[in-house]
Amino acid sequence: MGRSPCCEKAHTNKGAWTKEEDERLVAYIKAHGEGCWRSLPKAAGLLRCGKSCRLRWINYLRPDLKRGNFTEEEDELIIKLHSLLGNKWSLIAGRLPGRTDNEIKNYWNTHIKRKLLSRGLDPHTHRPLNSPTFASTPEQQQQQQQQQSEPSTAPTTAAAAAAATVDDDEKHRYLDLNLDLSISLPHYSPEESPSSSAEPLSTTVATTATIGVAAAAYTKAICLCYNLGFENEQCRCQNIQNPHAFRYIRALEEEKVID
DNA sequence: AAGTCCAGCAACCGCGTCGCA
DNA sequence: ATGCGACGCGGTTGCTGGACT
Repeated sequence: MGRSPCCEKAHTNKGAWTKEEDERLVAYIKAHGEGCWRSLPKAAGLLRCGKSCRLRWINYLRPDLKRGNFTEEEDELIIKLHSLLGNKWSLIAGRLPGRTDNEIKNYWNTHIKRKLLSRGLDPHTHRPLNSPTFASTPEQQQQQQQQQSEPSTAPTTAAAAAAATVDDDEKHRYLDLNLDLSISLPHYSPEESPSSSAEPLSTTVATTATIGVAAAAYTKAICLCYNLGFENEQCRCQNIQNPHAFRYIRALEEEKVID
């Protein structure tokens, strides 16, 4: 048993794309837009499976791709984001305009891993290779990785554990980042009861690793639509009264403020 | 010049998740 | 509530071209 194949493999091309195939795909998407990947190959006259078309478009043909070498700033941003998010390449790519998850993943595996090792840092944990808390067994490594990358549903406990593992250097290094992406119920510190907070109740989405860092300075939550630039269009997050509504904590755009 | 090695990157594969009937 | 199809993600594979012998 097993799932049915996404396409009829006997009649599909594999391997490198030809110029003609690229042109067909671009022309079709320009005319009809993205989506319906399963039916796209047939409609566009391509002997490819839908997944292959999607990958080709997203990773190579999209007009907004930056291409070219990564800058030093991008390097450092990727390292910071990876230390907070783990191997969530699509999330990392979301913070790097014009870069794809595949591109970043490859770049990480070929360049940045080596860069971190040359700095004496473990690429998985971002901690010094000779650190006493460095996980030496696969089980420990898995545990550490889970603590770093796993979205938490209980920030008060998981965040405390994660925060305890963040040393002072890291705290200072990543103060400018707040990418809290775990979904959880609202949490208030004893000094900050819901009634005293000016913020509407909202469920924040947060990386557990940053909670300890960001806890001192309460971060204003904004919606994902805002981050994507749709805040003035279909976004209704500003009107959400539901205490269980999901919102993303503002990240990176320090200079942008909405109220 | 020919053969081998290896880094880099594009593409594939399998699985998880989501939305819809 | 459930099953199924489609999509998206992350890990892996394999091709290509440059460096080296």
